[in-house]
Amino acid sequence: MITYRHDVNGEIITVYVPETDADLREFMHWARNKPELALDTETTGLNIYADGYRLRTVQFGTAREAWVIHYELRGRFKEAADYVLKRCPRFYIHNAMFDWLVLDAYSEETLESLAPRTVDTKIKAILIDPRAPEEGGIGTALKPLSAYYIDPSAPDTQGDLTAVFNSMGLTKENGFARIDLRHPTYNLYAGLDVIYTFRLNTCLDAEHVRLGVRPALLAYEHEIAFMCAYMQRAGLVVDLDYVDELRPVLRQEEEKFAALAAAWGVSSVNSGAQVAEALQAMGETLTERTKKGALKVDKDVLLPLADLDRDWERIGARDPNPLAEAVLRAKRAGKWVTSYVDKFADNHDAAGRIHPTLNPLQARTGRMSISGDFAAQTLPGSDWMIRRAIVADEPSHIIGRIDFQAIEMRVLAALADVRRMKAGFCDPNPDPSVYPEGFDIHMYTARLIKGPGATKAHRKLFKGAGFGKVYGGGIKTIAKQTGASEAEISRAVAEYDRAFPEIKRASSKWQREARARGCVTVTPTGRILPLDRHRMYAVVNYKCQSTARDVLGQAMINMRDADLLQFMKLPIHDEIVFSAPKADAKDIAHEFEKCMRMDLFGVPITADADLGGYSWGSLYGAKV
DNA sequence: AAGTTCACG
DNA sequence: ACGTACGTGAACTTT
Repeated sequence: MITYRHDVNGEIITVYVPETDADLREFMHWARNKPELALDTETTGLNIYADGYRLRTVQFGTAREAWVIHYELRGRFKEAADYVLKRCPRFYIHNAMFDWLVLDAYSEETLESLAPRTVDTKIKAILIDPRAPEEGGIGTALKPLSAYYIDPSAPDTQGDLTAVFNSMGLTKENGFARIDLRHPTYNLYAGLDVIYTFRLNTCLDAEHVRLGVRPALLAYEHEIAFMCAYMQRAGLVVDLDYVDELRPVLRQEEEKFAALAAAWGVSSVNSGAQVAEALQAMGETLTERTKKGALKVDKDVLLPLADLDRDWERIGARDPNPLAEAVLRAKRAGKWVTSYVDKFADNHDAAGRIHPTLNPLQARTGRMSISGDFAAQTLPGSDWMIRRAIVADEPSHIIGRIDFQAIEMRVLAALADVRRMKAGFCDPNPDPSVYPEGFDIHMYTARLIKGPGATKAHRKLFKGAGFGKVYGGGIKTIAKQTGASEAEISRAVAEYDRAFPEIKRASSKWQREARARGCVTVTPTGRILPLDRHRMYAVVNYKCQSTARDVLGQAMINMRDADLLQFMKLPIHDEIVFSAPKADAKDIAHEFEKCMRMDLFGVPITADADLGGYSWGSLYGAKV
């Protein structure tokens, strides 16, 4: 047996690395009646479903002892780890989703068996402070948390390992796969990680009690994490034939317009400086500047020069600048091919599925994000072309989605108790001659302020003003976003404030309460959200965005209870994308709707299903 | 690594 | 006293 000793906050801890059958028996004996263990894995990398991926070690630990089991050696090593994985009643894991999915794919354990026995220390930490160190928080990685709660001299096990890799001619990317399984630093740090995780759990519990973090919130987040892991494991099917057809089309488009741009001396359409210089040489005047003072040449600047509106339709206001249009088209085709099409082609697993990395508590407000192989939240929605590449689970399935209607406005009405907004949302029978497609809060607002003669233009104006309120925007920004004049917006905002005076009052009250608590606001689910001192006005947005996230979270819990998890593919802020057998899709969609409909402090939360065809693109206009 | 741009809710 | 658009992920160029 190899053993390492290390100082953790003045105490000597031991890391055991079994080598023989006798060592492994000792390990199993040690683990035998332990009611709880910290758990971690070391693997070849982060792309769990990539070809040749390996689970290298599984570590178990308490406050003073850790065991590093060389799972990669298989045989008795694997058996010993599997034995303890199966028997231990409770595991503490930092960022459990990753280890769940690794163990699900490469050990005898399953996600379904591990999740109910897991306490995730990262979730606990996020419920105390979700911020990264750069944002003024403690951070949510094991290293900053260990340094803060346990031992200021805790080693940066990830960072130090990178240095070890570099000294051996390896890199951060290939080091975890190639380092010798017996390397001392690798094993010591593998052991330290579980010891820190075990100790961290105790510290975080005390902090939860001190701050009053509700155990129900913690349990709920573990449920959500399980559901996200389930969706990540399932992945989505890529239509690889379509991808192969689409790539050359987009590449040709990119090259065609890049060549046009080159005629004006722009060798790279992604170089803002080159584009700005060439446009000025053509006689265009550029006025907008970036934060650092460079001339701005983004889409908002280029579209008007190309005489195109935001939907890329001809305006007819001027002679289109051909360079502006070429740059726009080349950049769009280039982005679509590299950010989407190539990623679909490169990142699918052996079964042709692509696995999004779901981050259930990513944003400061608790919102989820999707990153990695398939950043599914940010696929272009203006065109079906990209989404057409993602298809239903089976040929007999269809893709559908259920989305909340105006969720953030409803949450605002509920939390700020906006009387007339609530009255609108609560109206059981909105006049179909006014609202042919169901109640619409922005039209309702326009009619409230302008009377029954309110037009679509009024609706657009007050929609802008409404979002301005939720986001905390000023007159200037709202004007720029909506395209209306500042005078027009300033009048609209004043009218809006008169119609819904509770919003301003709530903002002041929430800011006052947040200051009294040390610049944090607490949401109805008990989430503690830190605010930036110089942006306290953002409290309205934080509370609404965060509560909307938890409305989706509650809906997700309802879905699991209704046995709908098997159909769920993606959570996208205010919608759930699903794949279901075509024959039952209508009924299933109806069940989803029921799960999403609820009451929030007297405001009805409503949801509508949209049934598509075989591809996700069908919901955006694709024929298939 | 920072800055800019573009994709989404 | 006044006013501040919110939250993400990813690619590419420049430094």
